[in-house]
Amino acid sequence: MSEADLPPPAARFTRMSAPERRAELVAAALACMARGGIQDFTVDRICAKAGVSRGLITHHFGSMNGLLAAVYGAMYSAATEAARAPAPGESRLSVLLDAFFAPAVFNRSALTVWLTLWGQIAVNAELRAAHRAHYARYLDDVALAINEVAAANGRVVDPEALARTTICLVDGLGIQHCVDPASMPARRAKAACRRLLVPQIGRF
Amino acid sequence: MSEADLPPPAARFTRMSAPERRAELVAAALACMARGGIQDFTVDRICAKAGVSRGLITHHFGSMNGLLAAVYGAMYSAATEAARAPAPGESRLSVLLDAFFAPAVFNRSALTVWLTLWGQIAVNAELRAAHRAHYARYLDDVALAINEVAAANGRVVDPEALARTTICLVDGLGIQHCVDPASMPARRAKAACRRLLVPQIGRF
DNA sequence: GGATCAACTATACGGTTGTTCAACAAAGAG
DNA sequence: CTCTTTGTTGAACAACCGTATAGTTGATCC
Repeated sequence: MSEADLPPPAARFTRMSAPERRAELVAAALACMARGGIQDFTVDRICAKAGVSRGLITHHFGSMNGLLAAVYGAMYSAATEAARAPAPGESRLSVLLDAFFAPAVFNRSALTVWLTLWGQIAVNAELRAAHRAHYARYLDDVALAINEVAAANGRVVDPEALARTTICLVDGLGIQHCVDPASMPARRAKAACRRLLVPQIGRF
Repeated sequence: MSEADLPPPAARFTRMSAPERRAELVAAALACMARGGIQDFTVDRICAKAGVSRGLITHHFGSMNGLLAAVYGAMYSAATEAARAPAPGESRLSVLLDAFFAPAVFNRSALTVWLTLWGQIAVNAELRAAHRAHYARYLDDVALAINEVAAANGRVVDPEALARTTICLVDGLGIQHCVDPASMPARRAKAACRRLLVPQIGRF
């Protein structure tokens, strides 16, 4: 009976493995950032969202900068994992374009996070270095896919330069969708990319 | 003699007309933002940079949000004023492209400010409304210039759609230059724009 | 030369920031 | 069972945030 009279167990806190908790904190940080940009990327808001005490961010990430880097990594992973394996007869470039404008990637929340991260990259040397490393692999992937199509169509192009331009266009289309979604739906954005690429490398 | 013994006049402050002071505060805010993004867009830093007391921002702009709007307006003006009148026989589109990638516009400092402003636009409804209004006129200008070339070359295109895509590409190229200037110099950026446009509307 | 007005300073205010730290709780090892 | 480890709390900290406000300075007008 004495046990029954005790206040509800109400586990004062739930224990998690470090990787689980980190993932949860990153998710909470993403939610905050999607809603309010860098202004909502604060210890208080993120911990409240995650339902944990304020000390945990420092414990798991060392600092807010560490969490920011983790958030960037998570966004990058989500973007690259959106690309499935190409079906037989389907070009890898086509798959990439689908991935760029998939609903899970090309939506206002996610793009607000990207815009916020870019703003930080421009100002934070550490984050910028991490970005460049990721970007190099990203560029290679796109260049390879472009080269594949160009070769199949017997076109001669500079795959890297065209890949860089394509990525810039994708980024710019994302900004536009973020600021005014109706003016740049995913369908239109993808079509714009094709209109850039097809004259250079042929149909795909 | 008593006058000579006084501490140097050292005008405790210099007086300006309201528009002059506002311009100076906007310039200081731009400098801060270019260096440290939204984190350096603070009363303390801006007023220190401008060499005035902390009260002046509220006095002249009502709030930091007011100053932010003024900064946005200043950036927009600077961008549009970079376009000179077309020389005889020169297309307006060519002039626009020159303006987009002029050194005063296409440089890391200015683009850091833009990136920061976009991050705020994505999150600040007031600023977003102002941006859309500006953007509409901007879009019209580009569409008109595109249509001019297309008509001269006997091409049929959707000028507005192509203008929107072009602007997105310009923005994306700007991000890239901001994050890694060497990888996207103005020359290359301009060439990328032409590579998008020429297949659609012909040479200009 | 005194009144008026706007530009400006300087301080104070409550609230929020990121980080530190000692104490605590739960799980696993021996 | 005890000991160790580690995820977690919660409070404390100094620093900084934006805004409000009372008072000072300098130019302008009559």
